[in-house]
Amino acid sequence: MAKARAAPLRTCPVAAFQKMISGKYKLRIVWDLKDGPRRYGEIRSGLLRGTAGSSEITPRVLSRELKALTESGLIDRKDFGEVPPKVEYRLTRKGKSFVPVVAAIREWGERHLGEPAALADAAE
Amino acid sequence: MAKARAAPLRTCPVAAFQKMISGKYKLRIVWDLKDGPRRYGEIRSGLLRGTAGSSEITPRVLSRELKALTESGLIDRKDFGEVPPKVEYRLTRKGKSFVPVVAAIREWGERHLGEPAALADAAE
DNA sequence: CAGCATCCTGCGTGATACTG
DNA sequence: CAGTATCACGCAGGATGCTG
Repeated sequence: MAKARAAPLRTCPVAAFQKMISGKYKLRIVWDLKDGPRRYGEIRSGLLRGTAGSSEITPRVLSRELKALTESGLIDRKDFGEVPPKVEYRLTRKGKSFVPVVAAIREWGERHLGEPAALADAAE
Repeated sequence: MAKARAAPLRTCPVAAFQKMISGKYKLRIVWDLKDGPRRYGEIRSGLLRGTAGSSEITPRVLSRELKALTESGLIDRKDFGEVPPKVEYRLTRKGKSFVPVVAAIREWGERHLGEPAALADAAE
């Protein structure tokens, strides 16, 4: 490996990761897509389940996230002809390779965040 | 699948995770602390290496992150008496259990983000 | 159905200055 | 040394309304 390179220039992987998944829905979108391609509306619906049934996610935001994920190379957009509009999103190879990471995150989260229990959670 | 618990109420683990590590430095602080306790100044210095030698992290921000991590139960603050002020931060059990997750993130990041290479990285 | 255009707001982040 | 206080700003993210 001879990583040797004492040049830690560039954003470190962690920072890059943070940037890549910045946004509330990106991780969940990726997770949702792990089961196969999904349409825009399906993703949107899927995002509503699991969280507090708070406000619906706005198209503007979802669109943004989707686009960002596409540009990050995690997902791929497939536009079927037209009328009526049908667009599917699916994980790219890169995206699929990322799934285990999300899985690790979820697993840890379920174990340590699912039951805040006796911890100081005065935040809310 | 016996998913059993049909109660996805509450923020899903992913969202909770996102919230917990929101902030540019939290993940890196945790990572930095994996090697043992560190003092405030050391953490600060450590944060400067690895990223572009951009601006120095402001005390306000670092303080905030540290406090948030403490309240999340990931790290622990140990204040040695006083004069001259000496404070050490160290990972809690919970924090240590989180390290592997960060490791997974870093590993993935190094593999897929370290060398954007031929991908569309027009962003910057 | 799958978006885009415009407006508005909160908060995360940085700069600067001060303290025990 | 290890913070806190105050000011300021950019941008993520929600609300609405429109379109191909």
